[in-house]
Amino acid sequence: MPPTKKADPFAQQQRLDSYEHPAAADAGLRRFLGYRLKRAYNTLRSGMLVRLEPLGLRITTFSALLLIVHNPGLRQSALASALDIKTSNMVAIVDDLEAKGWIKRKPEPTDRRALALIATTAGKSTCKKAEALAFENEETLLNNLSDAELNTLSALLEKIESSAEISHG
Amino acid sequence: MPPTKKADPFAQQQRLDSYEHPAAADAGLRRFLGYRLKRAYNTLRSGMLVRLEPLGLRITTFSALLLIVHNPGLRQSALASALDIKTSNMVAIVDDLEAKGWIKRKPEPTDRRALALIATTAGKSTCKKAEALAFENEETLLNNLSDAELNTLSALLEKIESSAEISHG
DNA sequence: TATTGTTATACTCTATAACTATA
DNA sequence: TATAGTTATAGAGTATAACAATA
Repeated sequence: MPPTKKADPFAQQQRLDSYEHPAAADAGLRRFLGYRLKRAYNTLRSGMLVRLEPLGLRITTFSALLLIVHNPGLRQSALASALDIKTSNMVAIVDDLEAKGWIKRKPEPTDRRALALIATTAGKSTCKKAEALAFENEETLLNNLSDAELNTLSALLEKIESSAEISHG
Repeated sequence: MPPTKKADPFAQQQRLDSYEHPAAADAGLRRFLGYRLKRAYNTLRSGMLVRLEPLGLRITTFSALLLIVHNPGLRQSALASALDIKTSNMVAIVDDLEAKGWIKRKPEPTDRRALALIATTAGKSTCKKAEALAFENEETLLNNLSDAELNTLSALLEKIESSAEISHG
């Protein structure tokens, strides 16, 4: 559901020409792509935090909920692996989603150690809203990039990840 | 000082064809550029943490040290602003660098509230080593991207940042 | 009144070790 | 022995509020 272009309720009225660059003292760091990646991510992250907060979601809980909705029966350990989160840290995230009534832990009959994660109707509904907000966030904050640029960017980021997979599995 | 191509001491011997993708359960999240940005950043971040650790640096302390070395006399508040870190959180970072003998807080004669930050000889030396490690990190983890791709990526990331500046100053 | 640096505090994310119950 | 989930804990990063000294 790609959102249509519309006014950003979170954007503040500030013109480009009134913006004062903070001395650009970070020029020495801008040579590093890691620094640029972090800053670019932080702009999208900030927007997400503001938008998800009214739903009672954080970025990590949103990510987990979305994967559970899209992969019914996903095991807790598989979810942790997919998100690169330690299983010990996943417990609190799944606890939170379960406490809010958005998912259920269902014991696996075939392996009584494992838990299959299932989204409830309320969880699916919340996830749908959160996804719309996430699309809106990117639509807003990436509005000066063309579709071609976005595709290029996605592909290059994927390339970085796949390079790392080779280096350290 | 762009590092020359050489073997990565941190890379592990693992072939692409032996890599098992963790079920790709995160397909639903890969539609979001923010998710891809975070994962790409994390690969560079992990490499930096490993490389900087022997020097006694973290990513934030390295960033601060580098900016102080490159901008002698930088005020603590300007440093915080450049790195998008709250001044209250900058105190511990500057404390750490000062405790290790890498920088000095020098009171400003013109404004007795302010502190000018100056790198020591040891600080400059440590910074030089850390910069070399940072270059090596990117040289290694971005080795399957061409120079043209890296330039494109840098420019697109910059565009995201400048878009955000307009939205929320 | 506003700003610089500081302290205190709290919440999130991340990382490790050790435990349980199953396999 | 190994794995799935859990608990406990600690280190970082980040956010806000309040303060002293100075502008």
